[in-house]
Amino acid sequence: MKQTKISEAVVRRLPVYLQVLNEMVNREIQTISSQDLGNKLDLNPAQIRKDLAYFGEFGRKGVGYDVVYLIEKIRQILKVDQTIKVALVGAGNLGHALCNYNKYSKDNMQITAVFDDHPSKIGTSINNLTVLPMSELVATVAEQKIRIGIITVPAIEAQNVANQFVEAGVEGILNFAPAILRVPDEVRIQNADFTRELLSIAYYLVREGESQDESDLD
Amino acid sequence: MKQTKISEAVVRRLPVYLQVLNEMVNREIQTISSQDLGNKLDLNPAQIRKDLAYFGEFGRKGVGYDVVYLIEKIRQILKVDQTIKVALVGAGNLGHALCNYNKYSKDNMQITAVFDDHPSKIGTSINNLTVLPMSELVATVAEQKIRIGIITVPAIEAQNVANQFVEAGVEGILNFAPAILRVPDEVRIQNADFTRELLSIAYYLVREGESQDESDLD
DNA sequence: TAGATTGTTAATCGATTAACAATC
DNA sequence: TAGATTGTTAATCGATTAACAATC
Repeated sequence: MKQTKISEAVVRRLPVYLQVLNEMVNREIQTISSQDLGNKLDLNPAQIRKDLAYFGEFGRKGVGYDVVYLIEKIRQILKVDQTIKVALVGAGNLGHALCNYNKYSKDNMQITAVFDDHPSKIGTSINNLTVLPMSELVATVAEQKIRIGIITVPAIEAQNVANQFVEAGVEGILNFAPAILRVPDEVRIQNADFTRELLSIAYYLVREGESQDESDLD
Repeated sequence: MKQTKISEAVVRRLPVYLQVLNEMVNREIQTISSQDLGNKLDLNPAQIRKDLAYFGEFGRKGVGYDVVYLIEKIRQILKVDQTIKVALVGAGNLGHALCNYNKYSKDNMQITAVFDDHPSKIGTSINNLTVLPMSELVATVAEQKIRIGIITVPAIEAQNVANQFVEAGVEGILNFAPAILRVPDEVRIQNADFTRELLSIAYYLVREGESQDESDLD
């Protein structure tokens, strides 16, 4: 149990490794080196080796990493070797999209309950799940042992939903609303607000009338 | 034009500042200090001052930052003081969701064209936009001076769509598909794949049977 | 003036990369 | 054995934070 404190940067790379490795399996590639992985992802091979080495010795010197074995190990690290249940609040288009994505995903993360407080939504069905009113959130989370909450409601309602998730005892929240949410330190919050993403892409646009290649060497 | 190389970390914080500042405007707050901003966002005030100082002197000593003025400046930095046109490929639920979000957003980023190659989608209407076939992508991007592309198609089709966006000459791509895309260096690519986000949240879950508080002090 | 807060330099901290012995 | 590639230590690089003079 050498548990050095693992940085967030490392944790965010693990799912990316998993993605590439899953592609490898599909193409029936059995072994991959940090070099190959690095090429695919534009990452330094030493970084990849170091990332993995935080958690154990998964490779073989002179050979590389066994793809299937490494997938198994990364799944363990990310704790998705077990099924993780997820609740979603907000049965709009985005909520629908996530439920569908989820259906086809082979990770062990399952959206098992959907909530919405709009009368027009309650009782409708998404992907075999009946949309429940918010009043049932706390009980359902407890019953089903749901551990993560997803927020896909308008910004103005997001903090309120977050509060209810916290009350219900989820350990993490994935927030799609463009709002800054306050939750206790022990609850992990992650923002997936696409307006932020778009704005940061805009930064890299070239302003009209400016030359593209000013000392842009690296 | 002091153009030190600005790090990606800085760029990704700017939209967050903008979000808080917009909230301030709504609450008719006129001035904000780096201290206040830092409290709201759990960031070090020195970091915020430094981030802003890369781009100019926007504050007043002893006073703080004028909210409206700072918004204007950050918009300029992010190049959203002008309207930035965006194209979206993939008229599914996620595509719908993004178009709707967009409608209500007050940033100057506008989805002005939607594409999809499924016969059942072509010709339908999303948010006043008619869904066009992929064959019209290149011409439409040129005509409308579209600069950013959003990909909301299944993973397997994503690289193909990316290629077409690149051919059409977009400067940036926001990819929602769980796939690793290859594009030329001059095109900015940003991944917004929610499965990655979910997996990295899972890392922070507490494994059943493990105590939560093992040297978790900081 | 006294108090507050910026912009910026210097110090610290942490993450990435290079290098290489171990070994398959 | 020779070639390849890991795991890991040391070196480098870059980002965050502390501190403080300038000044509103």
